[in-house]
Amino acid sequence: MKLPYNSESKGSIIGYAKLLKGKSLREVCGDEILEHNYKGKGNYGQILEKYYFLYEPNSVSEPDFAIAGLELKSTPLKRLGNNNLRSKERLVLNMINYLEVVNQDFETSSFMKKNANILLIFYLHEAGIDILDYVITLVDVWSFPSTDLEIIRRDWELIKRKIADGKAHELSEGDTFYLGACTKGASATTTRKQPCCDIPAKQRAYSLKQGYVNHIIASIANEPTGIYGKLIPTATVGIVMTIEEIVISKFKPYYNKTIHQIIDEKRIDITIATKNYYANLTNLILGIELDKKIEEFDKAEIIVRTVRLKENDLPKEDISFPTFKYEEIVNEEWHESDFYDILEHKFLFVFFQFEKDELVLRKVKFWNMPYLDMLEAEKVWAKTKEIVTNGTIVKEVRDGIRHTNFPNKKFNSVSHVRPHATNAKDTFPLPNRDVVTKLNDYTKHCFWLNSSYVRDEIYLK
DNA sequence: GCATGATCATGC
DNA sequence: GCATGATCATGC
Repeated sequence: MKLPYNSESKGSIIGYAKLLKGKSLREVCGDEILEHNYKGKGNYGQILEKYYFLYEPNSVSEPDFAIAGLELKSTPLKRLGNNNLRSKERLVLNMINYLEVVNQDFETSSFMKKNANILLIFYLHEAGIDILDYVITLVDVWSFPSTDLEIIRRDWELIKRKIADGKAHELSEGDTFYLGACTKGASATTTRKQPCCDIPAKQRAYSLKQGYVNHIIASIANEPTGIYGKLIPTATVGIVMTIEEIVISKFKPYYNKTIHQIIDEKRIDITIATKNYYANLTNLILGIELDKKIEEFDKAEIIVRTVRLKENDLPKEDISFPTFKYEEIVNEEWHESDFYDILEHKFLFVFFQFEKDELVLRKVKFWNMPYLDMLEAEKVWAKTKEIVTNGTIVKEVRDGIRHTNFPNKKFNSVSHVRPHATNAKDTFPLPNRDVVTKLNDYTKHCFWLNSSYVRDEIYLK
Protein backbone atom coordinates (compact mmCIF):
# COMPACT_ATOMS: atom_id res chain seq x y z
CA MET A 1 0.00 0.00 0.00
CA LYS A 2 1.23 3.47 -0.85
CA LEU A 3 1.77 5.54 2.30
CA PRO A 4 0.76 9.21 2.36
CA TYR A 5 4.32 10.06 3.44
CA ASN A 6 7.84 8.81 2.80
CA SER A 7 8.71 6.54 5.74
CA GLU A 8 12.43 6.82 4.94
CA SER A 9 12.46 10.60 5.21
CA LYS A 10 12.49 12.30 8.55
CA GLY A 11 11.22 15.55 7.03
CA SER A 12 8.35 13.84 5.27
CA ILE A 13 7.23 12.02 8.42
CA ILE A 14 7.42 15.16 10.55
CA GLY A 15 5.55 17.15 7.92
CA TYR A 16 2.81 14.54 7.76
CA ALA A 17 2.65 14.43 11.58
CA LYS A 18 2.27 18.19 11.83
CA LEU A 19 -0.91 17.97 9.78
CA LEU A 20 -2.41 16.49 12.95
CA LYS A 21 -2.29 19.81 14.78
CA GLY A 22 -5.72 21.05 15.79
CA LYS A 23 -7.38 17.76 14.81
CA SER A 24 -8.68 14.73 16.67
CA LEU A 25 -8.22 11.04 15.88
CA ARG A 26 -11.84 10.86 14.77
CA GLU A 27 -11.18 13.58 12.20
CA VAL A 28 -8.00 12.14 10.73
CA CYS A 29 -8.28 8.38 10.93
CA GLY A 30 -11.21 7.50 8.71
CA ASP A 31 -14.29 5.36 9.34
CA GLU A 32 -12.59 2.02 9.93
CA ILE A 33 -11.39 3.39 13.27
CA LEU A 34 -14.86 2.90 14.70
CA GLU A 35 -14.50 -0.85 14.38
CA HIS A 36 -11.34 -0.72 16.40
CA ASN A 37 -11.58 -1.67 20.01
CA TYR A 38 -9.96 1.41 21.44
CA LYS A 39 -10.86 0.96 25.07
CA GLY A 40 -8.17 1.44 27.61
CA LYS A 41 -5.03 3.37 28.24
CA GLY A 42 -2.11 3.24 25.89
CA ASN A 43 -4.39 2.75 22.95
CA TYR A 44 -4.03 6.28 21.63
CA GLY A 45 -0.62 5.55 20.19
CA GLN A 46 -1.76 2.30 18.63
CA ILE A 47 -4.67 3.95 16.84
CA LEU A 48 -2.37 6.68 15.59
CA GLU A 49 0.10 4.15 14.22
CA LYS A 50 -2.49 1.93 12.60
CA TYR A 51 -5.01 4.40 11.21
CA TYR A 52 -3.00 7.56 10.60
CA PHE A 53 0.56 6.43 9.91
CA LEU A 54 -0.79 3.18 8.47
CA TYR A 55 1.61 0.67 9.93
CA GLU A 56 0.99 -2.16 12.35
CA PRO A 57 1.93 -1.47 15.95
CA ASN A 58 4.97 -3.50 16.98
CA SER A 59 7.19 -4.01 19.96
CA VAL A 60 10.59 -4.27 18.36
CA SER A 61 13.67 -2.54 19.69
CA GLU A 62 14.10 -0.42 16.56
CA PRO A 63 12.49 3.02 16.51
CA ASP A 64 9.02 3.04 14.92
CA PHE A 65 10.40 4.66 11.77
CA ALA A 66 13.61 2.68 11.70
CA ILE A 67 15.22 4.07 8.58
CA ALA A 68 14.45 7.68 9.43
CA GLY A 69 15.46 7.03 13.05
CA LEU A 70 12.28 8.41 14.57
CA GLU A 71 10.35 7.05 17.52
CA LEU A 72 6.66 7.99 17.66
CA LYS A 73 5.25 8.90 21.08
CA SER A 74 1.84 10.29 21.89
CA THR A 75 1.18 11.65 25.34
CA PRO A 76 -1.51 13.70 27.10
CA LEU A 77 -1.43 17.37 28.06
CA LYS A 78 -3.56 19.14 30.62
CA ARG A 79 -4.52 22.80 30.66
CA LEU A 80 -3.99 24.77 33.85
CA GLY A 81 -6.32 27.40 35.21
CA ASN A 82 -4.10 30.11 33.72
CA ASN A 83 -4.43 28.44 30.32
CA ASN A 84 -0.84 27.16 30.27
CA LEU A 85 -0.17 23.66 29.01
CA ARG A 86 1.50 21.02 31.16
CA SER A 87 2.20 17.35 30.79
CA LYS A 88 -0.47 15.22 32.38
CA GLU A 89 2.07 12.56 33.30
CA ARG A 90 5.59 11.25 32.85
CA LEU A 91 6.52 10.19 29.31
CA VAL A 92 6.92 6.44 29.27
CA LEU A 93 9.57 5.13 26.86
CA ASN A 94 10.79 1.62 26.10
CA MET A 95 10.92 -1.23 28.60
CA ILE A 96 14.06 -1.84 30.59
CA ASN A 97 15.40 -5.28 29.76
CA TYR A 98 17.13 -6.14 33.03
CA LEU A 99 18.98 -9.07 31.53
CA GLU A 100 20.43 -7.11 28.63
CA VAL A 101 21.07 -3.62 29.96
CA VAL A 102 23.89 -4.76 32.22
CA ASN A 103 25.89 -5.62 29.09
CA GLN A 104 25.16 -2.37 27.25
CA ASP A 105 27.00 0.92 26.90
CA PHE A 106 24.96 4.08 26.91
CA GLU A 107 25.90 5.24 23.41
CA THR A 108 24.76 1.97 21.82
CA SER A 109 22.09 1.09 24.39
CA SER A 110 18.56 0.12 23.50
CA PHE A 111 17.51 3.34 25.21
CA MET A 112 19.56 5.49 22.84
CA LYS A 113 18.73 3.42 19.77
CA LYS A 114 15.08 3.90 20.43
CA ASN A 115 14.88 7.42 21.82
CA ALA A 116 17.59 9.56 20.25
CA ASN A 117 14.90 11.28 18.16
CA ILE A 118 11.32 11.26 19.37
CA LEU A 119 8.39 12.44 17.30
CA LEU A 120 6.10 13.83 19.98
CA ILE A 121 2.34 14.08 19.51
CA PHE A 122 0.74 15.91 22.44
CA TYR A 123 -3.02 15.73 22.76
CA LEU A 124 -5.16 17.67 25.18
CA HIS A 125 -6.75 15.39 27.73
CA GLU A 126 -10.17 16.42 28.98
CA ALA A 127 -12.18 14.53 31.55
CA GLY A 128 -15.29 12.85 30.24
CA ILE A 129 -14.30 13.09 26.58
CA ASP A 130 -13.76 10.10 24.30
CA ILE A 131 -10.09 9.62 23.43
CA LEU A 132 -11.03 9.86 19.74
CA ASP A 133 -12.02 13.49 20.35
CA TYR A 134 -8.98 14.79 22.20
CA VAL A 135 -7.46 17.64 20.21
CA ILE A 136 -3.85 17.24 19.12
CA THR A 137 -2.21 20.43 20.27
CA LEU A 138 1.56 20.16 19.83
CA VAL A 139 3.60 18.12 17.34
CA ASP A 140 7.37 18.24 17.00
CA VAL A 141 10.51 16.18 16.97
CA TRP A 142 12.65 16.12 20.10
CA SER A 143 16.28 15.23 20.58
CA PHE A 144 18.07 15.83 23.84
CA PRO A 145 20.26 18.93 24.20
CA SER A 146 23.81 17.87 25.06
CA THR A 147 23.72 19.21 28.62
CA ASP A 148 20.51 17.26 29.27
CA LEU A 149 21.87 14.17 27.60
CA GLU A 150 24.85 14.20 29.93
CA ILE A 151 22.51 14.13 32.93
CA ILE A 152 20.39 11.42 31.29
CA ARG A 153 23.50 9.37 30.60
CA ARG A 154 24.35 9.45 34.30
CA ASP A 155 20.77 8.51 35.18
CA TRP A 156 20.99 5.56 32.80
CA GLU A 157 24.32 4.50 34.29
CA LEU A 158 22.82 4.58 37.78
CA ILE A 159 19.87 2.43 36.73
CA LYS A 160 22.25 -0.03 35.09
CA ARG A 161 24.50 -0.07 38.16
CA LYS A 162 21.60 -0.84 40.47
CA ILE A 163 20.53 -3.75 38.26
CA ALA A 164 24.11 -5.02 38.08
CA ASP A 165 24.23 -4.85 41.88
CA GLY A 166 21.22 -7.18 42.06
CA LYS A 167 18.86 -4.42 43.13
CA ALA A 168 16.43 -4.15 40.24
CA HIS A 169 13.61 -4.71 42.75
CA GLU A 170 14.77 -1.65 44.70
CA LEU A 171 14.67 0.79 41.77
CA SER A 172 12.89 4.07 42.46
CA GLU A 173 12.17 7.08 40.32
CA GLY A 174 13.80 9.16 43.04
CA ASP A 175 17.12 7.51 42.25
CA THR A 176 17.62 9.66 39.17
CA PHE A 177 17.21 13.22 37.84
CA TYR A 178 15.60 13.42 34.38
CA LEU A 179 15.40 9.80 33.25
CA GLY A 180 13.40 7.57 35.54
CA ALA A 181 12.72 3.87 35.83
CA CYS A 182 8.93 3.85 36.18
CA THR A 183 6.74 0.84 36.77
CA LYS A 184 4.84 -0.34 33.75
CA GLY A 185 2.37 -3.12 33.22
CA ALA A 186 -1.15 -4.20 33.94
CA SER A 187 -0.55 -3.99 37.66
CA ALA A 188 2.21 -3.24 40.07
CA THR A 189 2.55 -6.98 40.50
CA THR A 190 3.90 -7.73 37.03
CA THR A 191 7.44 -8.89 37.62
CA ARG A 192 10.46 -10.03 35.64
CA LYS A 193 13.67 -11.88 36.28
CA GLN A 194 16.74 -9.81 37.03
CA PRO A 195 20.29 -10.91 36.21
CA CYS A 196 22.16 -10.61 39.51
CA CYS A 197 19.58 -11.56 42.11
CA ASP A 198 16.83 -14.17 42.49
CA ILE A 199 14.18 -11.72 43.72
CA PRO A 200 11.69 -10.95 40.93
CA ALA A 201 11.61 -7.25 40.09
CA LYS A 202 8.65 -5.17 39.00
CA GLN A 203 8.86 -4.52 35.32
CA ARG A 204 9.88 -0.98 34.55
CA ALA A 205 10.32 1.29 31.57
CA TYR A 206 12.60 4.24 30.96
CA SER A 207 10.62 7.41 31.39
CA LEU A 208 11.10 11.16 31.35
CA LYS A 209 10.00 12.86 34.53
CA GLN A 210 6.85 14.93 34.23
CA GLY A 211 8.88 18.03 35.11
CA TYR A 212 11.23 17.30 32.24
CA VAL A 213 8.34 16.82 29.81
CA ASN A 214 7.00 20.21 30.90
CA HIS A 215 10.24 21.76 29.71
CA ILE A 216 9.97 19.95 26.39
CA ILE A 217 6.47 21.38 26.02
CA ALA A 218 7.64 24.90 26.89
CA SER A 219 10.44 24.54 24.38
CA ILE A 220 8.16 23.29 21.58
CA ALA A 221 5.50 25.89 22.36
CA ASN A 222 8.17 28.63 22.47
CA GLU A 223 7.13 29.74 25.92
CA PRO A 224 9.32 32.38 27.56
CA THR A 225 12.23 30.88 29.50
CA GLY A 226 12.99 34.00 31.55
CA ILE A 227 11.46 32.63 34.72
CA TYR A 228 14.23 30.05 35.01
CA GLY A 229 17.80 30.24 36.18
CA LYS A 230 20.24 27.49 35.29
CA LEU A 231 22.88 25.71 37.33
CA ILE A 232 24.56 24.53 34.14
CA PRO A 233 25.00 27.25 31.47
CA THR A 234 23.62 26.26 28.06
CA ALA A 235 26.98 26.68 26.37
CA THR A 236 28.70 24.18 28.64
CA VAL A 237 30.47 21.49 26.68
CA GLY A 238 31.55 18.18 28.15
CA ILE A 239 30.53 18.86 31.71
CA VAL A 240 32.28 16.75 34.23
CA MET A 241 30.21 17.62 37.28
CA THR A 242 26.85 16.11 38.13
CA ILE A 243 23.96 18.22 39.42
CA GLU A 244 24.76 16.88 42.86
CA GLU A 245 28.40 17.88 42.61
CA ILE A 246 27.57 21.36 41.35
CA VAL A 247 25.08 22.01 44.13
CA ILE A 248 27.31 20.66 46.87
CA SER A 249 30.34 22.56 45.60
CA LYS A 250 28.37 25.82 45.73
CA PHE A 251 27.10 25.19 49.24
CA LYS A 252 30.29 23.82 50.73
CA PRO A 253 32.17 27.13 51.15
CA TYR A 254 29.35 28.24 53.43
CA TYR A 255 29.24 25.18 55.67
CA ASN A 256 29.46 26.12 59.35
CA LYS A 257 28.76 29.76 58.63
CA THR A 258 25.82 31.62 60.07
CA ILE A 259 23.09 32.93 57.84
CA HIS A 260 24.29 36.46 58.52
CA GLN A 261 27.84 35.61 57.51
CA ILE A 262 26.59 34.04 54.29
CA ILE A 263 24.54 37.07 53.37
CA ASP A 264 27.41 39.40 54.26
CA GLU A 265 29.82 37.44 52.07
CA LYS A 266 27.41 37.43 49.17
CA ARG A 267 27.15 41.21 49.50
CA ILE A 268 23.49 41.04 48.72
CA ASP A 269 21.00 42.77 50.90
CA ILE A 270 18.15 40.29 51.04
CA THR A 271 15.70 41.22 53.70
CA ILE A 272 15.91 38.25 55.94
CA ALA A 273 12.51 37.96 57.49
CA THR A 274 10.53 38.18 54.27
CA LYS A 275 8.69 35.68 52.14
CA ASN A 276 10.41 32.57 50.79
CA TYR A 277 13.30 33.23 53.08
CA TYR A 278 14.99 29.85 52.77
CA ALA A 279 14.23 29.53 49.08
CA ASN A 280 15.87 32.91 48.56
CA LEU A 281 18.91 31.81 50.49
CA THR A 282 19.19 28.65 48.39
CA ASN A 283 19.04 30.67 45.19
CA LEU A 284 21.58 33.12 46.57
CA ILE A 285 24.09 30.38 47.31
CA LEU A 286 23.45 28.63 44.00
CA GLY A 287 23.95 31.87 42.09
CA ILE A 288 20.39 31.97 40.79
CA GLU A 289 18.46 35.23 40.66
CA LEU A 290 16.14 35.41 43.61
CA ASP A 291 12.82 35.41 41.81
CA LYS A 292 13.69 32.61 39.42
CA LYS A 293 13.01 28.90 39.51
CA ILE A 294 15.94 26.53 39.18
CA GLU A 295 15.56 24.84 35.82
CA GLU A 296 17.41 21.64 36.65
CA PHE A 297 15.43 21.19 39.88
CA ASP A 298 12.19 21.79 38.00
CA LYS A 299 13.05 19.21 35.34
CA ALA A 300 14.07 16.66 37.95
CA GLU A 301 11.10 17.51 40.21
CA ILE A 302 13.48 17.91 43.14
CA ILE A 303 11.76 18.79 46.39
CA VAL A 304 13.85 21.23 48.43
CA ARG A 305 13.29 21.21 52.18
CA THR A 306 15.13 23.13 54.86
CA VAL A 307 15.56 21.54 58.24
CA ARG A 308 16.61 23.32 61.41
CA LEU A 309 18.42 21.06 63.82
CA LYS A 310 18.61 21.52 67.55
CA GLU A 311 22.00 21.38 69.23
CA ASN A 312 21.56 17.63 69.77
CA ASP A 313 21.13 17.13 65.97
CA LEU A 314 17.41 16.37 66.23
CA PRO A 315 15.34 18.42 63.77
CA LYS A 316 13.23 20.98 65.61
CA GLU A 317 10.17 19.86 63.68
CA ASP A 318 9.02 16.81 61.78
CA ILE A 319 8.68 17.16 58.00
CA SER A 320 5.13 17.65 56.78
CA PHE A 321 3.57 16.79 53.44
CA PRO A 322 0.32 17.93 51.84
CA THR A 323 -2.93 16.86 53.46
CA PHE A 324 -4.64 13.76 52.18
CA LYS A 325 -8.35 13.42 51.47
CA TYR A 326 -10.17 10.77 53.50
CA GLU A 327 -12.52 9.96 50.65
CA GLU A 328 -9.61 9.34 48.29
CA ILE A 329 -7.28 7.30 50.46
CA VAL A 330 -9.91 4.61 51.07
CA ASN A 331 -10.16 3.97 47.34
CA GLU A 332 -6.45 4.05 46.53
CA GLU A 333 -3.74 1.48 46.44
CA TRP A 334 -0.35 2.29 47.89
CA HIS A 335 1.43 2.52 44.56
CA GLU A 336 -1.04 5.02 43.19
CA SER A 337 -1.29 7.12 46.34
CA ASP A 338 -0.09 10.72 46.67
CA PHE A 339 2.18 9.80 49.57
CA TYR A 340 3.94 7.13 47.52
CA ASP A 341 4.30 9.60 44.67
CA ILE A 342 5.98 12.16 46.92
CA LEU A 343 8.33 9.61 48.41
CA GLU A 344 9.39 8.52 44.90
CA HIS A 345 10.81 12.02 44.38
CA LYS A 346 14.35 13.16 44.89
CA PHE A 347 14.82 15.60 47.77
CA LEU A 348 17.41 18.23 48.52
CA PHE A 349 17.68 18.78 52.26
CA VAL A 350 19.36 21.95 53.49
CA PHE A 351 20.38 21.50 57.11
CA PHE A 352 20.83 24.42 59.48
CA GLN A 353 21.62 24.07 63.14
CA PHE A 354 20.92 26.34 66.09
CA GLU A 355 24.07 27.59 67.74
CA LYS A 356 23.04 29.92 70.53
CA ASP A 357 20.68 32.31 68.76
CA GLU A 358 22.13 31.89 65.30
CA LEU A 359 21.39 29.43 62.54
CA VAL A 360 24.47 27.80 61.07
CA LEU A 361 24.51 26.03 57.69
CA ARG A 362 25.67 22.47 58.32
CA LYS A 363 25.26 20.73 54.97
CA VAL A 364 23.07 19.93 52.00
CA LYS A 365 22.08 16.43 51.04
CA PHE A 366 20.36 14.89 48.05
CA TRP A 367 18.22 12.03 49.19
CA ASN A 368 15.50 9.67 48.09
CA MET A 369 13.83 7.10 50.27
CA PRO A 370 15.51 3.67 50.31
CA TYR A 371 13.41 0.67 49.36
CA LEU A 372 13.16 -0.82 52.85
CA ASP A 373 11.97 2.48 54.31
CA MET A 374 9.34 2.71 51.58
CA LEU A 375 7.97 -0.55 52.95
CA GLU A 376 7.73 1.09 56.38
CA ALA A 377 5.98 4.16 54.95
CA GLU A 378 3.55 1.80 53.29
CA LYS A 379 2.58 0.37 56.70
CA VAL A 380 1.75 3.85 57.97
CA TRP A 381 -0.30 4.55 54.88
CA ALA A 382 -2.11 1.20 55.12
CA LYS A 383 -2.95 1.70 58.80
CA THR A 384 -4.33 5.15 57.98
CA LYS A 385 -6.45 3.77 55.18
CA GLU A 386 -7.71 1.05 57.51
CA ILE A 387 -8.95 3.32 60.30
CA VAL A 388 -10.54 5.78 57.87
CA THR A 389 -12.28 2.90 56.11
CA ASN A 390 -13.57 1.49 59.39
CA GLY A 391 -14.58 4.83 60.85
CA THR A 392 -12.29 4.23 63.81
CA ILE A 393 -10.23 7.41 63.69
CA VAL A 394 -11.01 8.57 67.23
CA LYS A 395 -9.94 6.34 70.10
CA GLU A 396 -11.37 8.51 72.87
CA VAL A 397 -12.17 12.10 73.76
CA ARG A 398 -10.61 13.34 76.98
CA ASP A 399 -10.90 16.91 78.31
CA GLY A 400 -12.27 17.95 74.95
CA ILE A 401 -9.14 16.71 73.14
CA ARG A 402 -9.57 13.96 70.56
CA HIS A 403 -7.08 11.13 70.79
CA THR A 404 -6.84 9.16 67.57
CA ASN A 405 -5.78 5.82 66.20
CA PHE A 406 -3.71 7.39 63.46
CA PRO A 407 -0.25 5.77 63.30
CA ASN A 408 2.00 7.72 65.67
CA LYS A 409 5.76 7.82 66.15
CA LYS A 410 5.69 4.69 68.25
CA PHE A 411 3.88 2.84 65.49
CA ASN A 412 6.62 3.43 62.94
CA SER A 413 10.18 4.75 62.88
CA VAL A 414 9.87 6.45 59.49
CA SER A 415 6.58 8.27 59.39
CA HIS A 416 3.48 9.21 61.34
CA VAL A 417 0.14 10.96 60.79
CA ARG A 418 -0.82 14.25 62.46
CA PRO A 419 -3.19 17.16 61.94
CA HIS A 420 -2.27 19.71 59.30
CA ALA A 421 -4.98 22.35 59.20
CA THR A 422 -5.80 25.96 59.93
CA ASN A 423 -7.61 24.79 63.04
CA ALA A 424 -9.64 21.84 64.26
CA LYS A 425 -12.64 23.04 62.26
CA ASP A 426 -10.67 22.88 59.00
CA THR A 427 -11.89 19.49 57.81
CA PHE A 428 -12.37 17.09 54.94
CA PRO A 429 -15.44 14.83 54.62
CA LEU A 430 -15.16 11.25 55.83
CA PRO A 431 -16.23 8.34 53.63
CA ASN A 432 -17.62 6.61 56.71
CA ARG A 433 -18.93 8.25 59.89
CA ASP A 434 -16.54 8.11 62.82
CA VAL A 435 -17.86 5.51 65.26
CA VAL A 436 -16.91 7.25 68.52
CA THR A 437 -17.63 10.89 67.69
CA LYS A 438 -20.33 10.39 65.03
CA LEU A 439 -18.48 13.00 62.97
CA ASN A 440 -18.95 13.09 59.20
CA ASP A 441 -15.96 15.38 58.68
CA TYR A 442 -12.57 15.36 60.30
CA THR A 443 -9.69 17.79 60.81
CA LYS A 444 -7.27 17.67 57.88
CA HIS A 445 -4.30 15.39 58.49
CA CYS A 446 -1.13 14.59 56.61
CA PHE A 447 1.81 12.20 56.62
CA TRP A 448 5.00 13.39 58.32
CA LEU A 449 8.56 12.16 58.34
CA ASN A 450 9.68 11.55 61.92
CA SER A 451 12.35 13.98 63.07
CA SER A 452 14.42 11.10 64.48
CA TYR A 453 14.30 9.41 61.08
CA VAL A 454 15.49 12.58 59.38
CA ARG A 455 18.36 12.82 61.87
CA ASP A 456 19.49 9.20 61.73
CA GLU A 457 18.86 8.27 58.12
CA ILE A 458 19.34 11.55 56.28
CA TYR A 459 21.42 14.03 58.28
CA LEU A 460 23.87 11.68 59.96
CA LYS A 461 24.24 9.22 57.07
C1' DG B 1 -9.94 30.35 49.88
C1' DC B 2 -6.87 27.02 50.02
C1' DA B 3 -2.37 24.54 49.54
C1' DT B 4 1.89 24.31 51.46
C1' DG B 5 5.85 24.95 54.33
C1' DA B 6 6.65 26.07 58.79
C1' DT B 7 5.75 26.50 63.71
C1' DC B 8 3.41 26.63 68.43
C1' DA B 9 1.36 24.63 72.90
C1' DT B 10 0.70 21.45 76.32
C1' DG B 11 0.48 17.18 78.87
C1' DC B 12 2.90 13.16 79.93
C1' DG C 1 12.28 16.74 76.41
C1' DC C 2 9.43 14.65 73.44
C1' DA C 3 4.93 13.23 71.30
C1' DT C 4 0.77 14.72 69.89
C1' DG C 5 -2.74 17.90 68.87
C1' DA C 6 -3.19 22.21 67.00
C1' DT C 7 -2.20 26.37 64.42
C1' DC C 8 0.28 30.20 61.72
C1' DA C 9 1.95 32.68 57.43
C1' DT C 10 2.48 33.33 52.81
C1' DG C 11 1.65 32.96 47.94
C1' DC C 12 -1.12 31.77 44.22
